[in-house]
This record gives sequence, C-alpha cells and structure tokens, in this order.
Amino acid sequence: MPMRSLEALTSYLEQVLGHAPDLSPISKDRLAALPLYLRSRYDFLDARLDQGKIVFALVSESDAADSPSVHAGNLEVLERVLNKPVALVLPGIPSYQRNRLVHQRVPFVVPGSQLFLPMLMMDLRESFQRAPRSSGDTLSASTQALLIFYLLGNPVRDVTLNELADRLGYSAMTLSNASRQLEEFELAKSERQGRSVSVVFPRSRRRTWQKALKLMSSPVKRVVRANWQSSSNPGQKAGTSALAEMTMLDASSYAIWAVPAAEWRADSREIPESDRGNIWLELWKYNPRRLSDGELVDPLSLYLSLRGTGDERIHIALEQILEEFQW
DNA sequence: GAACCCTACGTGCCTCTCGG
DNA sequence: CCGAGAGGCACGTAGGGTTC
Repeated sequence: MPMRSLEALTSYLEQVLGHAPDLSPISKDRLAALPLYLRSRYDFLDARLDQGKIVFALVSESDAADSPSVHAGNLEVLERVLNKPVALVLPGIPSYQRNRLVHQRVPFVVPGSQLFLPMLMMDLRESFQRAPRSSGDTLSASTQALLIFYLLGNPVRDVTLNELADRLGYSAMTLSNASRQLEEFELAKSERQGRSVSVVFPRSRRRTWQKALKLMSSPVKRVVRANWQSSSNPGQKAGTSALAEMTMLDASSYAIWAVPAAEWRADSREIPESDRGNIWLELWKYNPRRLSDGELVDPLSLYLSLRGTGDERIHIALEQILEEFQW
C-alpha cells in the first residue's frame, strides 16, 4: 500500500473527525472473494468511524481519472462482495470531477479537500462554510427558460433537444443538462424515440407551474440605470412598466426594460449612479426575447421578477395576471 | 454515412476568502 | 477596506457512440 496516500487519508480523517481514525488492512480471506481485476486495482482498508463502519478503497493516481460511471460500477461490485459500504479514496482530482462523483452519489474522500460519504451522512468540502449558492434547490437559468418555454404553451413534445436549443439560443449540451435537471426535480421526463430525445411534461401546465414555483428564481440579475436616446426600444418592457400595461397598476415614472445580461456586457452603456439616466434596465439571466416576441416580457417571468417585492398593489396585479393567464 | 446525443474536458465570469 | 487568488458555476467545443 502506498504509504503516502495512507498517511494523507489518516491525517485528513483525523482533522475532520477530531481524533485518530480506526483503520486496519482488510483480512486476506475477504479479499480473496473479490474478482482479480478489482483486487489488484485498489488497496483496501477497514474503517470504524463514529458514524459507522465502511471500507475505504484506495485508488492509484493512474486510475483516478476514470469516469464516475466506471467508479460507480466497481463500487457496486465491491459493496456486494464485501457486504459493507465502500468509499473511494482518490488523490487530487479536478473539482468538476468531484462534482460529478457527488452527482452520481459515488462516496469518496479526497484527503485534504473533500469528503462525501452520504451513507454516513457526511459531506464536507474545503470551503464548506461557504453559503451554498443556488445549490440544489433552484433551477439553473437555462432550465428555467426551458420550463417557461413549455409553460407558455410552446410545443416541446416530439421536438428534439437540438431544435429546442436552437429555439432558446443555447447549445445542445446546455439543453441536455437542462432536461436532466427537470428530470431530477421530477418536473419532466426525457423520452427517447429512436435517435432523438424529447422532453415530456407529465402534468398539466398549471400543475407544473405550481410544483416548480419554489424552484424558480427571478430572471433579473441586476438593475442598472441607463441613458437611452435612440428611437428604438432597448429591449422589452419589464417590471412595473410591463405590469402597468397588463393591469390597472400605475406605471412607474421611469420606463423599465429587460435585456439579456450577456448582451449588456458586450456594449456597456451603463451610466454612473450619480448621473441621471432616463430608463432602468433589468439585466436578465436568460434572453427574454426567446420567450416572448411582443413588446412585453412573458407574464410568467414577469411574475417571478416581481413576486419578491413588498408592495401590496403589485401583488394584487400579479395575482390578476395569473388568473387571466391561459393555461 | 448522417443525424443526434452524450461524455470528457476547457473556459470565462462571478463570488467568496484572506492577507496586507 | 480592498485586491488577488481560489474555486464553483454555467456554458461551450471536440469527439465518440448509437441509431437509423
């Protein structure tokens, strides 16, 4: 067994647990039950932790880069034969690979960096005190755009991911990720028909909206003041400007427009806070034009952008929009 | 072989942390 | 308090596998 990785594991566990871990080499006869390709691939340690007993399988530097699915497959066999939960011990691997292991629920330890042992309810990473950002409880921007695209009544059944990607202005990869995320949150299913995959929403649009409400966030990343002199519109009407056109709400004194945040960065017309701009620009995390081709942003994104405000009149207007929405 | 999707990996931006 | 650096997230590209 490579001494250095054993030492690294021991001292990392000690740091995490607060005391020296109880580790011992696994007995020869239990090892003998393993298929040869697995026996030679890993070094095994029996571990008794406060939270329970597990087996650590130490992975060599050269095997660490294997895909998560390879690791997952091997773990399945190991757990069955050894009859205990098994966790991989990996040398330094890039963060995106660690993320993928977590995604696939593969238990592992990277000494010094991260520990993910879901069966023992342990999940630590180097910066675990950092507030979990948009972690597992909100949809990503692209996923939300796809979901709203469906909720607005656009056809998604029998449409390939590629076509959807085209329609929404994302890469196929991003749409593939988005459909997977919808599946994870049990909002939709991916249905394979021959060589194409389409997204299928099992519920009605209204029920999907209700189920997804707590997972969706405001499309607005940032609001800036800007000076707009051109006769064309900077984007689509948004915020209370849009709400005023849809309901009886009084319009705000400044016009509010939505533009994709990505476009804004390209040509920065932002003016300093102290200067007087004549409009407000909402910078959106997805492209509002992909979801509405009218003068106004789509009503569902509008709802999400304003539901956090404290103004009672706005809430009443928002409820009115939902009531009138054609589900 | 073409069309399509997925895996592996790269990149840029943003946020958080930490040392001066 | 601020700037640099680290790390995570979201997205992209390349290339390979699968289905027709």
